[in-house]
Amino acid sequence: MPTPKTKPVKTAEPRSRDADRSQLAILLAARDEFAQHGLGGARVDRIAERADVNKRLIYYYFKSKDELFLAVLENAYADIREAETKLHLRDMPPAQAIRRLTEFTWEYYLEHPEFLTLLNSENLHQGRHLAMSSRARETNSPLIETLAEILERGRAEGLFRGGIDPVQLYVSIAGMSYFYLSNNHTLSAIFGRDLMTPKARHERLSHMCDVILGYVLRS
Amino acid sequence: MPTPKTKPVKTAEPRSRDADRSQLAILLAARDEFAQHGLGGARVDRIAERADVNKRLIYYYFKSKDELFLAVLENAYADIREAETKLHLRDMPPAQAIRRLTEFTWEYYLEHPEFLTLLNSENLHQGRHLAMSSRARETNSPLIETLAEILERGRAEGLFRGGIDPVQLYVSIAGMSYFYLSNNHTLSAIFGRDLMTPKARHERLSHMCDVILGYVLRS
DNA sequence: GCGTTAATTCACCAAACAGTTAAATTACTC
DNA sequence: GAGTAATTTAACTGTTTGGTGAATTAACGC
Repeated sequence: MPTPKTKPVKTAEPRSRDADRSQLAILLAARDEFAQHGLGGARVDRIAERADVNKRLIYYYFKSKDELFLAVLENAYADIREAETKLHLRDMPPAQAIRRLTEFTWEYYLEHPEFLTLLNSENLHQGRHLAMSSRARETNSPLIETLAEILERGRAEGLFRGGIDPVQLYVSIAGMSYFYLSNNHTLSAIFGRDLMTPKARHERLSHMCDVILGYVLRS
Repeated sequence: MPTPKTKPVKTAEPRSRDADRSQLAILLAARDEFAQHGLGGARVDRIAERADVNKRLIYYYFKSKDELFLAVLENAYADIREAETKLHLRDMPPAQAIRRLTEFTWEYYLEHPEFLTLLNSENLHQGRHLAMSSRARETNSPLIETLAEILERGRAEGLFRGGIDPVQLYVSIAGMSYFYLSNNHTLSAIFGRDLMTPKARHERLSHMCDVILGYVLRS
């Protein structure tokens, strides 16, 4: 005699309905999944599991895996933009502002490793998603304008050298942090030394400030 | 009446057998596939197609997708190591050697974009493959020793500042190139300017040399 | 030409995959 | 409290996936 099919006992009370909460749960779960496995390696089923939500809901709110990825990406950019504006670099003396920006970039990447891998994924796909996003493009980095103003201020005060392109400088500041942190595993393996010990991290930040300030300050 | 099954006409003559050629074809095809789609997005079927080889052969020579990826990675490292040694930095005056290393790194990444994405994939997977590879670890960058020697030479001549960690410097040189090129798509989208025009690339190299040399040279 | 070995092909999984169907349940409005 | 739209669910589909067992064929020494 076959075991009679028992109705699944509803132990948990029916989940309350909250569209916003569900969407946010999906977004955060997707962020972690994409960050951990990349766009190609991420699994929609796993995102549903992480968010504790039925898979169908993902397709209901975000139409496809790619659109979900875009939403995650837009979110990640919005987050860093918000953090950047809170720095109030405009209110600082020029040299201090540059140092603060360097420290901030380093610390932000350190605290948000998912941001790095998300960007890597998007670049692997040649910026396809960002290219389709109006939301991401219209916020085209206010930081660069702030940086330009700081550089001009420093130059006017006779502190900084002239002719510095703020985009070049920003890419250098970001790149030095990014490469160290994003490629930490391969670098550690090849140099045979752990780059993530507190001491190593401290030395890295110190080195980056030396390089950047050594460049902008008139000698 | 059903169309009678016709035996597929063997137009092509039987392929000649050459284990080395097949292995190399697989390796190159895998490199391109992994570089284009990442480890998670790469498809073994597609690698077989690219290499014009039966899929089973891939498993015959490389036991799994992961071992194939490792082989590709080891190959990529071997290639850049070989190119590095051909630079003969030891035979140059210190300042010229640093400039040459910067130029070389930039150009190598520019000409081998697959190297960047392969490293990104490996780091996304936390260096798992490299950690299993004895071959990759035992060649732990001879470049760092060369760089250390150059820095010491420059310091002894009174040209360079002292106390520069060659690993930090190398990571900075590599990072400034890497970030610009690897994240070219997202950066271009956000800054609303094409970073890959000949002019932009020239300006980037020039900026990087200014930053690096400005740092190492005693002021 | 013959036999052995190594290289290659063929045919096939079981699991996983993104995405869908159709219906049920709940919150909200009037 | 009926009607409606928003939210949630289980079950399913057609395809693709990494991987495999066993047969087949070319090359090479003899």
